Amino acid sequence: MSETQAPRAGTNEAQDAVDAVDEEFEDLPEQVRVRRDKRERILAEGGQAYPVSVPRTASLAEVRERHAALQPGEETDDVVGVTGRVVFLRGTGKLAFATLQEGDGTRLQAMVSRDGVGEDALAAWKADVDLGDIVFVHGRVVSSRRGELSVMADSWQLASKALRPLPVLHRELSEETRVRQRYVDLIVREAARTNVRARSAVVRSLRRTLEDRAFLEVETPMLQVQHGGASARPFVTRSNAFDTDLYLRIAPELFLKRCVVGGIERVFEINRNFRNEGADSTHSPEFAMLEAYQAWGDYDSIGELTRTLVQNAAQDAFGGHVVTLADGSEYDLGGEWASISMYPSLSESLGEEITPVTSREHLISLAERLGIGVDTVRWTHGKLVEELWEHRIADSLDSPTFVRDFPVETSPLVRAHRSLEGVVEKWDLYVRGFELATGYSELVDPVVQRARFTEQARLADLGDDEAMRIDEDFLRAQEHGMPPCGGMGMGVDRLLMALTGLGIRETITFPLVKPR
RNA sequence: GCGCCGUUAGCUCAAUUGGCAGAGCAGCUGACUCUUAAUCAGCGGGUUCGGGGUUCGAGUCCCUGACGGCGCACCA
Repeated sequence: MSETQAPRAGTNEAQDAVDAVDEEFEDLPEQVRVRRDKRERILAEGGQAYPVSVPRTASLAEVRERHAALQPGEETDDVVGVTGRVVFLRGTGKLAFATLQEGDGTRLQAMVSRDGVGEDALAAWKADVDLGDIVFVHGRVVSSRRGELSVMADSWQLASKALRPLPVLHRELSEETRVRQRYVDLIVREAARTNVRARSAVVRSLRRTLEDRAFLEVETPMLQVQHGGASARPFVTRSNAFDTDLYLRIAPELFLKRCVVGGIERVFEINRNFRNEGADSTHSPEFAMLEAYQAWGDYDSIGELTRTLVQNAAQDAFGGHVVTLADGSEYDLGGEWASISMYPSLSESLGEEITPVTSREHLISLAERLGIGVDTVRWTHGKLVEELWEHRIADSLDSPTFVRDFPVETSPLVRAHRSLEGVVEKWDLYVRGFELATGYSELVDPVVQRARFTEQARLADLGDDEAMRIDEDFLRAQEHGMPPCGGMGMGVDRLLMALTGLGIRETITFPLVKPR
């Protein structure tokens, strides 16, 4: 309504609401208006635009399977009731064709003719059905003269009226529209559907591999009083009941280890982590992670497990250890994987010996010479070594490679190496140049663990907002005795990326996007 | 966070030096009983991302904000 009408006496609020809706209605695009009008008319005529059910007897895939050998022009006595979304419409007067599509992308043609359904039902088909509608078609399975497998309708009805037009099927949606309206992407793009199926197959495979090895799946807290288990900035939220701040977890590690203390010797979790950091083609604020812990194991045995998990996932979801990436290239995940050590590989790359006792000052001068933006106050020896290593070597790693034996300062939850001084038993698994997984021989000495936490707390006080805090309850758990243990963590989204060559926003069905 | 590029019809995209805002598909009306992105004839459809400015005149130039993409930085 206009502003001049607004203050009139005796205004009926309900009518105002309807007027407001009408005004909004006026603003709708023409195609949406036309479809809403059709819905109104169908309902007004006593028809149903959204029936509670339709007598469906077969999927489109089942019809295709059953009549794969039907010859052009051949007819059958198989009477079926099928459903599907209308993705193409073709009319020729008294005979109309529609291509129906079901969830996995399987398509089947429906033929609606005057002879088959009668004058009125044909007229209603032409008047009511738009591209994008979901329809029910009942009739015999036939092959058209051109050999297209079809259902020749003897009756039809709307299963669900679409009020918005389908995007064009012949051009790709823009990437933003794909991500923001994944439901539309799933309708129009085959790759969107296969990505969802591939992810499901990969996650199923991970669970199977672990269950075959007697691992127990558990779910540990996502809302935590104290965040820990990784170096990352957390999301903060608020509990009204407890009147306290809570953190969304950045890793499940410290709780899974509590499970190991309690005697669950093989334990894993597949679930979401949340990190309040940047988003790009390899990072999402929420991402799925697998973590697994195996008592009586170490970083070698857990590395073997990780390789098996990845190779089984490739086998189960893509049929082999050589996968085809989005750009068409092939990537081989089979066999044994390369293994390098951090200090020796960095030494070789720099042409001088770098060891755990190389001075901080010298590492800083090396890093500055290489143009790395160094934080001379906060960066420890370990941080400098890792930065140098990533700068010199990470990008050059294409085939799957375990990078072993990290500096102690950056790995507060890992035990010291059994024979090498100053390093810890940790590996990172690099695949196609990005970090896919990490594995440790877990630190189980509660006194050393307390010392490591204390050092982290010192860094936090210096302003490192990714440093861990002292987790007294976790230390208390460890003080009850934790068996020797290997542990690993792997990004599930990144595993999909490794297996498909897709960006992270394509492996996550509904990635976080800024609201409009 | 910084830099560069972008945002135009339902969708995907054009628009020369600042000079009548367009195409394909989709939509509407009509024709057509074997079509395959059906075809044929006709017709509509726009806050050019928002706000401000320069100009006789702005999709186009300037300022500003929002959102997106890419690169850099940080992180898995």
